[in-house]
Amino acid sequence: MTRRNIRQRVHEDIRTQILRGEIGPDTKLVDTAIAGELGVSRMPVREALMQLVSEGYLEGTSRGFALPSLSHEQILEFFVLRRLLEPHAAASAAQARTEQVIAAMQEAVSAIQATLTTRAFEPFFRACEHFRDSWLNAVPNTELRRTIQRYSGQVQSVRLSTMRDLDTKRTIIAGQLELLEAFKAKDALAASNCMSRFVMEGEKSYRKLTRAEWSG
Amino acid sequence: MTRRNIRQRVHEDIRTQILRGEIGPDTKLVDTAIAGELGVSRMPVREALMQLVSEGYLEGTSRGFALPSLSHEQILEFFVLRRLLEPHAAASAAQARTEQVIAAMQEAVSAIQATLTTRAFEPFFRACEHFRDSWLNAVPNTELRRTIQRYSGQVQSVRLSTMRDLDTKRTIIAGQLELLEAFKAKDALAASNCMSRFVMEGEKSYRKLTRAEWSG
DNA sequence: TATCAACAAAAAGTATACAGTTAATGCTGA
DNA sequence: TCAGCATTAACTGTATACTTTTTGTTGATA
Repeated sequence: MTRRNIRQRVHEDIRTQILRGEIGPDTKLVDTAIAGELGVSRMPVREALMQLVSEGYLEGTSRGFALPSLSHEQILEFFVLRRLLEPHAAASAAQARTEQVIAAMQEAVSAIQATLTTRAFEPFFRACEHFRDSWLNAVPNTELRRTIQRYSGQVQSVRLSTMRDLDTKRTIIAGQLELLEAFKAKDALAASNCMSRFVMEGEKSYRKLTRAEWSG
Repeated sequence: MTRRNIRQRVHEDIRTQILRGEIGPDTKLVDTAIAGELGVSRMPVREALMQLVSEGYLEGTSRGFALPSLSHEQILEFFVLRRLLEPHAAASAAQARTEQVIAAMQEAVSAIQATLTTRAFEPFFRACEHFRDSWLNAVPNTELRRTIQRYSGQVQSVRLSTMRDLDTKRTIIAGQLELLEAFKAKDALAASNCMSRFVMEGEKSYRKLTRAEWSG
């Protein structure tokens, strides 16, 4: 298990933190500081951070590494990519899914519903990530999966901001249940359509949100 | 101009070499050796090489860095990605294209035709890359363009191997001229269709090639 | 002759030191 | 009080040395 080297462990570590939303938009990651905490030298940490930069998870500034600041345009661009890739990904995953995948998705949905009782949105968000991971892992095309995961990290914060109110949450869960049904039936077309609507809904929510922020 | 640091210069350097096909499949890139040649220390070279790995241009082995050896499955996976992304990319680029883009594409096609007189395929290949760059740069969605460029580096060698005989070359040029016409007319649909056929032709050539290799 | 183990060589990985840059801080003068 | 400049502190970038891992080779033994 500890056969991997320091760089790989640190890379995995920070990547997980980012994916969990534990790195705020103002957090500055500095190699020396992290190295100090872990009791290792700068170099492996620095290399891990730079790898995360080239993977799009971080942005290197002259004063530490931080989450990349996405412009409005970039976010819309990512939605285009999602529309192009995720329906096909969902379709192929639905066809190739195993029973374990169904179980994982089922469990994730239950977890999501359980979070509805609280007002906090972070647990809800985390559970949604888990649901997403569970079907994404069933995508047989590794390169496609990797590509999707690459930008997933970046739009993380956006998705978080569009999931706030209860109505939106209910809509999301309805969509997830629909996707789950498609996966159960191994219905590729249904999964594709479901995913298309899902992404378009996400974009609509985002556009509404930004309009609201402008006017008030 | 020399404001960029050593790492960035070395990265750009090696990347260009790879794109030009100057790195053979048996070439082993070792940081100490390259550093020695350039009169710098290992570290910036090592970092450049590792960045190229995470970008998919190279593969890190226990004995130097080398071109990644793509499995048959991986290559087919990349074709799926191309089918999903490039038609849309071409369509949007056709709509947004400027006169400079047309000029660049035109020039590239002329250059390609000029290489037909020789038997060598490397000039032809290079000119094709140039054509591809010229329309790809017109894709307005930066993230989409970046995503396409990311895997482009990897399938480089495959594309090279499918471009050998004269008939294939003529087919490719015909396709390029068609794409150029679509761009001139700002015809997004035509560009999309053209690109779909282009990618599917490429996949067909590749499949034919691998079948031929198996049988002898 | 084949196999395996010991050893040597090469390269990756890590640590540390130091140089170069850039942003924050504080200081001066209007 | 604030603009402008100098100083300083915080990081990044590069160099070098050392450690660990992996591979290739030699040689002894069956």
